Amino acid sequence: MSKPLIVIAGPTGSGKSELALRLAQHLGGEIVNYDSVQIYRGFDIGSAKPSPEQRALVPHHLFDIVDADEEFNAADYAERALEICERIATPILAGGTFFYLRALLSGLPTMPGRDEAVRSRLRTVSNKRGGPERLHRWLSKVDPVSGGRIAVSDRHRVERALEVWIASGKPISSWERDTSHELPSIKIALGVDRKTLAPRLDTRVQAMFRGGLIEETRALLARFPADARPFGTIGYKEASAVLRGDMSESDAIAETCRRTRAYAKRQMTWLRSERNVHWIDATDREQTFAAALRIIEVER
RNA sequence: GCCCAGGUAGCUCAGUUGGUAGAGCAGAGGACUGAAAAUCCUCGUGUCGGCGGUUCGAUUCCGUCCCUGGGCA
Repeated sequence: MSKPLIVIAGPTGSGKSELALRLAQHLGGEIVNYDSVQIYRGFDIGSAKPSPEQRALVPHHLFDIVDADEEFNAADYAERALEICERIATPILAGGTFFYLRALLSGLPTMPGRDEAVRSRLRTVSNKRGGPERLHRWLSKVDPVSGGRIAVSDRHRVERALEVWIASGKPISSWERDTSHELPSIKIALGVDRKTLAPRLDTRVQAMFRGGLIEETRALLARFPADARPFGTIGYKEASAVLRGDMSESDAIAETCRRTRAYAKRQMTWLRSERNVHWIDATDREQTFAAALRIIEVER
């Protein structure tokens, strides 16, 4: 790919979507989503998905591409995003799932993918008493490197590492991504002080609940199994609890605010270690736009 | 005014048969190889409401005062 991908990053609620839209309009670009929840059809309010009006302004890709009960992961994302980015003239990546972004830019190792049969067997062991310890001991034996890296309680990673071992007979730690040809990109990150971001996030969460998040969740639960993945995400998990009668609405709002702030924090941690990131201040939208434009003009 | 129940970390609370105390949440930092808005790791000294008393030693027992709930008047 010759042209650089324009990447808009930053914590949730920092104004990424708006900036990406303005840049797309100004540069004749197209938006490519890298948010793992906006991928899902119908999960609109809780994922702060761009509105139909906004989406009519410039082409938007990788929104509403799967249903809640379909399997979709970082590898699927990378494959589809790569195809789109190669095809269109000026891709502008907007989202917050930096793991997906990395999968696209750097690729994933060519190791075995997800295998539901293996996963369910591992899950059976994991759910037993002392199961997580047994799995971790097994992992440490076949793959000491991963055993040392992955915590016993980190069940997703323990299961994934064993899955790769079972499928290939090779430790997951022996597979390496080919870092020699990372896709060229201009990474722009919106910096916001967490003290000013937190109240803004709270306001947004309240607006989501007032705007019908619970009703949206009710409609989705009527169509898909309650254990489908996106029902575990921030806001939808709490809305589901309200619908089950397990949580009051005010507790749900408080819990969603809490988890949103924690999410923003995790995103910042990730971004700090990301290389070649141009940080711009996100307090004033005009200045932010101008700064982003300047960086793009200099870089490409 | 009287009677109960409380006053312990920023918040909610646990606890100490008397040897100056610990969880969850919040907060801070970090990790991230097909669940990633997921999953996980690290970080806890605070006049234990004030003042007296008993004691070698009181946050713990006693007295008293203050504050907050609830009840009775």
